[in-house]
Amino acid sequence: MKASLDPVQTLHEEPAEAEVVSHRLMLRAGLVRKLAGGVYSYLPMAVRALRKVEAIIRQEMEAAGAQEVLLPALQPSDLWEKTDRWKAYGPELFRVSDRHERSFALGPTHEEVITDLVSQIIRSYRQLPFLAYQIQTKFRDERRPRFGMLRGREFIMKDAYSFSASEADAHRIYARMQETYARIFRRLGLEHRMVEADSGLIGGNLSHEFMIMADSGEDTVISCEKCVWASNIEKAPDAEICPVCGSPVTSRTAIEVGHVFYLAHKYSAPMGANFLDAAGKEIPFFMGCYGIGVSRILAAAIEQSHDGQGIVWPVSIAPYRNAVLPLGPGMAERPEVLALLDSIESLWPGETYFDDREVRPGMKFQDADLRGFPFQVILGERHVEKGNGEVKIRRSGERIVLPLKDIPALLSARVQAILPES
RNA sequence: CGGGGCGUGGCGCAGCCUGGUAGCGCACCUGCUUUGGGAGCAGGGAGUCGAAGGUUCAAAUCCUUUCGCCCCGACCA
Repeated sequence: MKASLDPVQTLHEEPAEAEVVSHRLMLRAGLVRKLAGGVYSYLPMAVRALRKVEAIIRQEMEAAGAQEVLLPALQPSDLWEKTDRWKAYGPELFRVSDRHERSFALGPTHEEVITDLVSQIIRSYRQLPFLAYQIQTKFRDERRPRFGMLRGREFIMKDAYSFSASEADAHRIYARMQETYARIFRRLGLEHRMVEADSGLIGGNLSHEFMIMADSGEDTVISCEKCVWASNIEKAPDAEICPVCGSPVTSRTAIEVGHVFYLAHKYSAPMGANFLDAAGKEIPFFMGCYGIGVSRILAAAIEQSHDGQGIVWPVSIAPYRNAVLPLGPGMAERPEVLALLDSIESLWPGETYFDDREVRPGMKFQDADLRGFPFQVILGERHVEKGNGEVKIRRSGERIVLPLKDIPALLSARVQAILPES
């Protein structure tokens, strides 16, 4: 991508409307713009980061045996009445009427829709288990949308639903989803923690949350200093020692980005979503559901990973892996610069933001830092004259001067060292 | 939903108290100079002052109503 073709500018001044750091940086870096309270447009850079998050989620969900579906956001109210959530969900549920005054919900979640759908398709235990997922925009009429992308009224979510013929199988899938989620967050390059959780309005009796550690998090995680036990403080309000091993516990704030629930018959029973088991008996599906806040991950990643200069993207979700910054007039057209650009392109197709603008070096540095590209290839007169270039590592600030021809190999080696297995 | 704050060019703000027809910085456009950490000079374009009603010779400014946005709290992916 050439910067000269990118109309989105960074903001030098702090937007007054933003308080939390992820919101400020997302606005300043030109990732999003607000349309209404809790409703944002995603600009091209943000979409690139979102697609990377989604790609990792899709790979891991498919690897776990899930199949992608796409369910309606517009959902007739009678479905919700079957599970009593038309009332129970309260004012958080966006409700709309069509021209015939038939009422609908804008889906905040899809248990009703998927249960209805699967009950039409699956009649026998022989068709089970079935694991479906989707990535889609969700709606919640938040009492108070806030913190920018961390709590919007419209957001992108990956939700998955499992249908099993037995509780044992449902628990196996639940465990598999826990592992899958751990892999996803590891690959995203984010420090995270799985914790015991309350199951809230979704229901069920077994539930874990996946938290991204961040100083600004709204949630508090209590975790054991010795063993792996951890819990949401809401679930363990008074824990001063670990209930598993008795060691002291510590608390840290975090942002919830994933939640898995075992639902059992909570939705299948009231909706009459049954199948025939091996004995020929009609019983409800054993269900589980598994959510990840995709758009929230972007904000949470920034909350966890930024500094005074701007965003510090993990390599796995950076909109572009690296920026090439030719400094000074004519540098962007020099043959050795273009040759280097080509060789980086062949290493990482489409992953370079080429700052060919005719602006002063300081602006290129500031913008590259603010936007958080993991690598900056800096090409200034005094180095290029000698056949050299400089690579700056955004996260550490490390700078390496080396021959231009060696730059792709250095980038490749650095990424190999950082990226979790894929 | 309770408490607080704010709506004035794209962004950040001043002007409002004490009415007289809108200004500054950034960004943008043109020209010249400049080029390793958000350049300088000169010229220029851009605002129904959130909306509606009222008071007045005159309203960004005073009064009423209303909409929106932000923050804190209670509740939540």
